[in-house]
Amino acid sequence: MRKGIPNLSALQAFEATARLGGFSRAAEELSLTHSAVHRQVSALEARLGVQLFTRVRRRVALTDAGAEYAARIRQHLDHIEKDTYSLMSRASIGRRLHIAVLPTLAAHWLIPRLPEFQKQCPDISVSLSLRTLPFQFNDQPFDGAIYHSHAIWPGTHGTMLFPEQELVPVCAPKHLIKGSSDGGVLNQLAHFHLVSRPDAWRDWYEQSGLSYPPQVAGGPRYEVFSMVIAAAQAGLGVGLVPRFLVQQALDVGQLVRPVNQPLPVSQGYFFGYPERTEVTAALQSFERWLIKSAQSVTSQTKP
Amino acid sequence: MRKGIPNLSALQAFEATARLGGFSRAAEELSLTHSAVHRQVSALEARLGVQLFTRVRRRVALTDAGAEYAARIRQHLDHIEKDTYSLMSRASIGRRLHIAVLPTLAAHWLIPRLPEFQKQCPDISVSLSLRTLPFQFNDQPFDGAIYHSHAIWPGTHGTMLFPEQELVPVCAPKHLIKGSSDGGVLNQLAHFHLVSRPDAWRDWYEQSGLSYPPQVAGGPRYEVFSMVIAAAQAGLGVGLVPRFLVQQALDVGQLVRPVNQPLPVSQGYFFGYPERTEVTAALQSFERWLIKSAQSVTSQTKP
DNA sequence: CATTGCAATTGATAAAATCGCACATTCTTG
DNA sequence: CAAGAATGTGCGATTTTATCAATTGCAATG
Repeated sequence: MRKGIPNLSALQAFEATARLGGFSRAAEELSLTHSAVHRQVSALEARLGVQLFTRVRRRVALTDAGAEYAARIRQHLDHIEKDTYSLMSRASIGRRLHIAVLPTLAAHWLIPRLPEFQKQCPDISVSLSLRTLPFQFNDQPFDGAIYHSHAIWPGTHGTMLFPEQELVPVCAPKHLIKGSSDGGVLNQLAHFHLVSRPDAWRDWYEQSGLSYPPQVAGGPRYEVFSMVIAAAQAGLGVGLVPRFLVQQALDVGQLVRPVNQPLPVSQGYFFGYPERTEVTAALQSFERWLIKSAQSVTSQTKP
Repeated sequence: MRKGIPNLSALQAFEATARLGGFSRAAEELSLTHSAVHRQVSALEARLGVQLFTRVRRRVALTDAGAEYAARIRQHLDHIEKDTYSLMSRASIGRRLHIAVLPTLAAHWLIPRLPEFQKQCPDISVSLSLRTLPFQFNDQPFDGAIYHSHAIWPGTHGTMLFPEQELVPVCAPKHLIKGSSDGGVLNQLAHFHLVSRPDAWRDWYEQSGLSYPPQVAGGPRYEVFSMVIAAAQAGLGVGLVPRFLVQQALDVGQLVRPVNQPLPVSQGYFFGYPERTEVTAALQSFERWLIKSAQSVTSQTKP
């Protein structure tokens, strides 16, 4: 299986050589002879079939590929070293979580709450990666993911955090004053689209029994709900966004719903992690906290 | 130096044994004899001084510590393997960045913009970790950090993204209507504090030439600006926050400044990375994009 | 209760890798 | 141009690692 991993001695020799810029200096650090280091690095290059150093005028200099490889390998070795020390010192180890999360959910919901989790579990450090689209856990180094779906991803364990419930049209209050009737307001406004849900407006018009105005499809397309919300608040048009994300802005009157009609959504937000993974204590703590935090959304209807 | 790392062969043997639940099966996968695997794992346990497996009834079962260690080591080995294959196949490798960032800056500024970077560099994946306080790059596995300071951190390369310029008191509009004069409004409101800047309000009062009311210090203390802003918008009191974070809310009238007096701040937001690091192409791209994005803040005064 | 099967352990031994030493080579530097 | 410093290389010594073979402990079976 894992025949792709080179020898540790070779990687250490390479990393030290890359960092210190020479076999001799690396040898000194590793308490070896330059001969040994040179052999390890040469063997590594031969094995990988990639030139890691350029030999010019009796000096070695990293190639581009070598520099990147050195940086990555250095990180991995650092991590292994750290985890190993943690293990030996009996401290519960790891305690690093890498979570994939939707951008706007991160900005509006997760990040403001995360300090609370940090206070509860100060020794667990959480990293976030933003993923708009579904992905395979196999390809990506995540411990878990918060995603939007109609069901739990296959091959993962997980739970639903809260349903999305509905999308509502929102715009700045100034439009409402100007507009005359309910339906009339919308036609005068630019419609914002989200690239990951291109059919939302069409579905809304269909579900409302209205005809779908052709110019709606030409509206601006944003990558994340954050931008849709910001654009709506700035008075640039109307967006169709999850109610729980803008409930507070609606309460305060900073956004208004030009039309009351919502678009019911059967999907929801889930937290999950791959089935094959050993479930670490850190992941368990995070999942528990997440579920508890999510309950406040469903019960209070605003985050 | 890095004497803490066990041999990769030993780690592979351990990982396979942990995953497959037996020396013999692991041996089969690794194309070795069960004897060899057993020796590697025993040597590893002896070296670490930690029991990784419980031997009961001539079977092996992971201990708790062993399970966590196996999970972490598995990830690291996977990464090494992946990076190694990427290198061999000449594909540009790694392209994973791990950035530490302040929570509110992440939520209000970075995350909404990050999709733009993803579009520009689709092969680079960015992870975020939230850090409220300064940290040492040595301790933490970050490629770079966005931090708040008055100067570049020692031992790092980096650039200032934009100055913070000033903190401004903000509250919900309703308080302004009710309040009589400028100074009077503040006294009736709860003052929100940020744990990372406990002296901000005191400095503001001093700088304004006003006496520091004792009850101010008793106001709620929040972990992140996001919560201060949310609390202010909800009409719970008055916060002292960076103007650029709330400029849009002020423009839209969702927040107001009960007193015009700002608190000038000489500090600013920086991006930096440790000096020792090889600067990967991915890190360079990210830094360039970050600086370019930051220019829009300084020029437009609103994010 | 003896037998059989499976898997962990252990000792002895062989193979392979790794290392250090000595030395050649090539470039830089004073 | 000579000294210094660094990269490469052959070879024997050493250390690590793997294999074979034998032993032990446990569970299932007849």
